[in-house]
This record gives sequence, C-alpha cells and structure tokens, in this order.
Amino acid sequence: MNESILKIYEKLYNLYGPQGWWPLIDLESENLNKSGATHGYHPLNYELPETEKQKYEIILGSILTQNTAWTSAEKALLNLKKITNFNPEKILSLDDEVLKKAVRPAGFLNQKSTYIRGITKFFSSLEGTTPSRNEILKVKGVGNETADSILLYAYKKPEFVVDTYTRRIFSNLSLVDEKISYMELKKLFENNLPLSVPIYQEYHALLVEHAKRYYRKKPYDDILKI
DNA sequence: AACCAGGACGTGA
DNA sequence: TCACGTCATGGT
Repeated sequence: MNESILKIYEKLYNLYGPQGWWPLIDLESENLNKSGATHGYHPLNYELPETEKQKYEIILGSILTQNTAWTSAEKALLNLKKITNFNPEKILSLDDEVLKKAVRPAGFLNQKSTYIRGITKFFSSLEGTTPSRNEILKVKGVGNETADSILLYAYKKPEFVVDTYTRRIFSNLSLVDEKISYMELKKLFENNLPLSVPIYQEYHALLVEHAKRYYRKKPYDDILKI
C-alpha cells in the first residue's frame, strides 16, 4: 500500500548508485572485492564483512559514529587499528587514558570508550555466533539504530536501519509524522520492501547520502551554490 | 562563532 | 511512555 517506499528507493538508487556500505578500513588483499577497492566503501560487494575482525570493525564504527560525522569516527577507528589492529583482547587491555585518546576525535570520549569496552566483551562472548536484536540492545551504549546497524551491516540480517535523516526526509515529504517512533518507522520500511539485505543496506546508505546533500539542518555554502 | 554531525542514557513528569 | 538535558570533538 505504500508504493512510495519502493519507488523512492529506486529513484535514489538510480541517482546515486550502489553505496557499498559499511565502509571498511580493514580490507586486506585476500578480501579484494569486485569493485577493486582496497579500503573504504565497496559497492556491489555484498559478501563483506568476511572476517570476524571486519565484523568487529563495523561494531566499533557503529559506536564511534553515534551523533558524529563519519569522518570523525573514521579518525578514531584509524587510531584503534594502529594500536590494536582491531584485536578485541588488545582493546580490553588498553590503559583507559590510551583508549580515550584514541576515541577522542569521535567525541563523547568518556561514554564511547566505556561503551567500546562493554560491546567488546559482548562481541568476544559470542565466539562467532550471531546475537539477537534483544541481546545486542542489552549492551550499554547500543540503542535501536546501533543494534540494527550492527545486525544489518556486520551480520547481514534484514533489519532496516532508521536514523535522524530517515525521519527528516520522510516527514519532510509528509509521508510520516515527524514524531513517529523508531520502531514504527522501521516497520513501515520493512513492511513495504522485499526481505533483502542488499536492499536494506543500500536504502539506508542512499538516504544518508541524499540527506547529506539536501536535508542538512544548515546547508553548506558549496551545496547552496550549485 | 554558533551550529551540527550516520544516538543513547538518565531523569522527572 | 515521553520530553528534555547531557555527553565532546571537529568541520563549516
């Protein structure tokens, strides 16, 4: 009944193309993807992540990017890779001040360093198994969006990710009320899309890309000049 | 120089 | 439940 959900997806996909989320720093040579990229985004490769280390990198990124520009979260990720190579045990063994210093460029260093310790213990306890949504939500620092991001991008589970951009775009188009709850908006997408991990992954990424261009609260000057 | 960024938590009504 | 203050650094 909400054909607009799928039509908007097709329109955005035709506009921007495959987005290749979630970006990975840790793309080693054995994981060379179809696009030929060796780091960052990997359009049309839906096999990633292929290793536990890559899953863990996505989980770290999902915490670090909370209410934070990805460019800032990525700096913190690079710091963590440099000093731990995304080894969970090394993260846990870090001195607290060292961890905070690495997290600093992503902001909220006190909270995020604590959250990273918590979710690292949780990740290690999984021993390679896939957690349920409710299990991830019990981890302090993991709310609805972070849980869905982890499930969709790290574990390839069909959980649609809603963020502030999603709500902003669709309420601006008068397709939903701006006060719609996270779960309601999530179900609206899931009820009107094929049960497809690649489509869920691309749709969320496309909405972020589109919102960055046209739905900033305060548009950048260079965009306004276009 | 304010304003915002790929949110989550604790509190009080 | 739900609104509101708080957390923090970096880009514009």
